[in-house]
Amino acid sequence: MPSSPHIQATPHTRQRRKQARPQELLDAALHMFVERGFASTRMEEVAALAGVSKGTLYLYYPSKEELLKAVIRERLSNEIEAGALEVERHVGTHAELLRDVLANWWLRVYDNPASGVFKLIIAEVRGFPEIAEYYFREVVEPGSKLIGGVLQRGIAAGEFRPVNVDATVQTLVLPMVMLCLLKHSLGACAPVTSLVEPGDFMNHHVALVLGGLLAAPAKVAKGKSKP
Amino acid sequence: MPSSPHIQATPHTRQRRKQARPQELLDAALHMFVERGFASTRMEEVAALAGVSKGTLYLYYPSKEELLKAVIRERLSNEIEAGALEVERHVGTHAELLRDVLANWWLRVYDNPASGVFKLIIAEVRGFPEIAEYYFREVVEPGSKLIGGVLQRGIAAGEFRPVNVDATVQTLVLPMVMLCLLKHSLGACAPVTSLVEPGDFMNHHVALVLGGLLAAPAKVAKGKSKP
Amino acid sequence: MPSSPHIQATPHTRQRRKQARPQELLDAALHMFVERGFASTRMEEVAALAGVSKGTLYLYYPSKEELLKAVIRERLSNEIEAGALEVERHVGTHAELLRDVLANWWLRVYDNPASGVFKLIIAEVRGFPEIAEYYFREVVEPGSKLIGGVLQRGIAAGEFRPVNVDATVQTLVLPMVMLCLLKHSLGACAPVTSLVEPGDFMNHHVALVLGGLLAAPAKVAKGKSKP
Amino acid sequence: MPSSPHIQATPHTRQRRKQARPQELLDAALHMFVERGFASTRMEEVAALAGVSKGTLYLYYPSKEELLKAVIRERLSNEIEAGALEVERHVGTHAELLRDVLANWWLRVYDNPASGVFKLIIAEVRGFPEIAEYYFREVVEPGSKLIGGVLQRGIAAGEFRPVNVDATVQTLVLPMVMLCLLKHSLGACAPVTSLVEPGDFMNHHVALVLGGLLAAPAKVAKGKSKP
DNA sequence: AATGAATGAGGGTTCATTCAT
DNA sequence: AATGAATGAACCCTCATTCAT
Repeated sequence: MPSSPHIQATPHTRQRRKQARPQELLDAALHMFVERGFASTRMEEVAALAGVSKGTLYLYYPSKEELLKAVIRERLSNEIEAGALEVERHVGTHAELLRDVLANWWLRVYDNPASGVFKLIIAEVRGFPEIAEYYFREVVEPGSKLIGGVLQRGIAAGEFRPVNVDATVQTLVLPMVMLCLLKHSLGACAPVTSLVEPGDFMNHHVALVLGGLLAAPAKVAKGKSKP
Repeated sequence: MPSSPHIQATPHTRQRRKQARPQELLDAALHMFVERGFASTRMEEVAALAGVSKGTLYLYYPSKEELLKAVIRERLSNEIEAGALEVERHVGTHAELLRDVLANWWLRVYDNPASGVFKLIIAEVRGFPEIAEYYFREVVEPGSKLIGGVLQRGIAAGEFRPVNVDATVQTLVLPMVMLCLLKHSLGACAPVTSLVEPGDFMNHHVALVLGGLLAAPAKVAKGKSKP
Repeated sequence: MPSSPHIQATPHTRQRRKQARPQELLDAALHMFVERGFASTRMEEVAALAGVSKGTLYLYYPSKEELLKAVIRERLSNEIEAGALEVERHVGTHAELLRDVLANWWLRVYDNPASGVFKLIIAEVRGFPEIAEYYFREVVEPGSKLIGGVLQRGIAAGEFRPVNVDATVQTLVLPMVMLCLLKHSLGACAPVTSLVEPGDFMNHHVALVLGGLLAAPAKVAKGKSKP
Repeated sequence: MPSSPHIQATPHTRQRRKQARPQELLDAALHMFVERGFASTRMEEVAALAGVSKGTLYLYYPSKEELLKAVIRERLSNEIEAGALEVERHVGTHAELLRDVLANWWLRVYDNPASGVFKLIIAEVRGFPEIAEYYFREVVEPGSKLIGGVLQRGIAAGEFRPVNVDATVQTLVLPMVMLCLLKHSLGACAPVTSLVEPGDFMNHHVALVLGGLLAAPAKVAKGKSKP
């Protein structure tokens, strides 16, 4: 940020570009890596998509590997930040909270280039164990704790049945991640007509699992009580 | 074929190898492609793992691409065959049938190189749309119909609630596929300690979803009076 | 271009090379292809002879085949251009014209890398039918028309006997082409001592054929009474 | 030749093949080498064309190079033998002798696989200087002497003008060799329509050169004597 | 800072040659 | 003698990376 008091909201083209470059390069790299895979993407393709020359790419990232790591880190750290804010500001039942947390994550991620990061990680992580470690520590564990915490408190409150928390987290979350993967693999090739529309699926999925999760009384509300 | 009772099960070295080669090569290729990715695997590595020279590989598969396709086709067609036999031979409630079908699939696939095929498909399919089409037509659709059929009949029998069948199939199946992916990506890097053990997860997962799936009466036994 | 009188004929190193490269590469390729044959020449050898690395070659020509085609096209189109200018600017008898056209062609071609193109074409054309077609359309036919035209006009003027024009063209031209071939094959191996020196041969060859070509009167001077 | 008195004109199949093999292999090799070039021909193609397996080829010729040399030597030695018989048995004028020698050579060679050997030599000889030396010593020199001798004697007899013998040999012979080359290169690709038919050409070619060669009186016979 | 020409190590593929059967 | 499976050296081509401009 320039020290001058005149906040230069949109600096002149050259300046603006220079500032925006890193992000544009990361965006281009994410797009190409997800579409063609890391090894099959040429640095020149990334550069071309970002509208710069091959050499320029190397001014910002010293190697292809570092570019990959930067791409993943940048997207994930954004996610982490956004996810952390979610839980506190909610009121209502734990079921509502769960629904909201998952739905918001979905809204934020699925129709967003960020969804591609999952494919990147699944596909490339074995070549970069440091990314595995980072991803696990910064995303999987905090995320599990977030969802798991809601479940735990719901159980304690008698709202949920006393399920295995970790397993339930996976039942809830893995299909969502899987849909992100499908979007960027099969979904990009075949007209995956027979699959449910992702938005619809989410609603049904959470409702279905909540059906198995809620303590019995919840069902009574639906007027299905017998005799 | 010799009519003598001494079945010459193992013809002499050269012959025996010739027969066994294709499978050995496919196994080696699957292993390497899953571990390192298609593009990053060198043909020489595949050959070395199979214990032959680079040239020999080309006696059996005319290119790296054809090797990939052969790997995927062979594993999938095996799966398809095995899967098709599953449903008929079961008796019991639809819930039991569902549990059995999923559990058997799991036993057959998870602790087996076949589980790697999912990673291959997710990671590489965009470069080979024909594989996408094949996978969709021969695996996704038949598989969905198999599980979906059980659900449908369970609903018709009043055993299951009238859920969205396709969405429920995904809630049931996607986490299983996702665990296969994780096994061959994150799971192969970090000691994924905080994740539930896959066998345990399966039991809990199916039970949980069945909980949301079964018509109310089943739950009545657990019925608690509402405060 | 600078208006200063100091014409910067040779821009600085990088630039200058960039401009000169294609020709240098074509020269090197012609040399190697003629010396070792197309299939036996390694791209690296061409590059080395041109003083660049293997990769650089591919910046200018996308494949070995395209390099071959470019080599042939470049040399031939130069020849064609030069040949077209030949006929108009001559005066004198048709015999003199014929002698001059052939002698000039010979001077231009024989002691020149261009002579190697004939060997390239004879040796490689079956693998590249498009080159055959190009060579025929752009070189053989126009060349035949050029020489044939002179003959035709000489015949019409009563200077030449009424010979078969096409056949005579071949009697005149084929030995010249053949000498080019020999220079780059046998001539490059054995000290072809017993062959006539090519310059001498040309003079004698044209004189000899003209001897058979000219209408009788020219010979009368030598006329000897029949016994 | 078997010492047994029963001349076994056509030994039984197996035997016959075994005896005929070397020639069949050489024929196949010549065909392929001429059509595709030495370097681009695969040993397996030669074997296939001869109807044997790759391994068998190596039972007869220890390497590809030796096969090439055998191909060339065999064809050339046949030619040499045939050519040597030509001159003695002729009577008539030297012009007639010349015409006959060239015409017979032409009949024996042009419509015969042997014509391909010239292409082989032009194309490949630089890689095999020994072949050059052999070809020069056994073919070029004897052949030149043969034709040159006829010319010399014709000159001595006053039938021919006192031309440069070596140069005239080339004017006579090179177009013939060149037509053999064209047959196997351009002629095999493009429909070489504008070229004279080779048989016609030969007649005209020899007549034309003889026209320049014969001492004047010969022309008188054609009734062109000027008053 | 930006460019893109140049490099050269690397990998897919071919094929002459070998050798067990 | 004949086969054809196996080998591995060789070669075309690609592309991450460097560096002069």
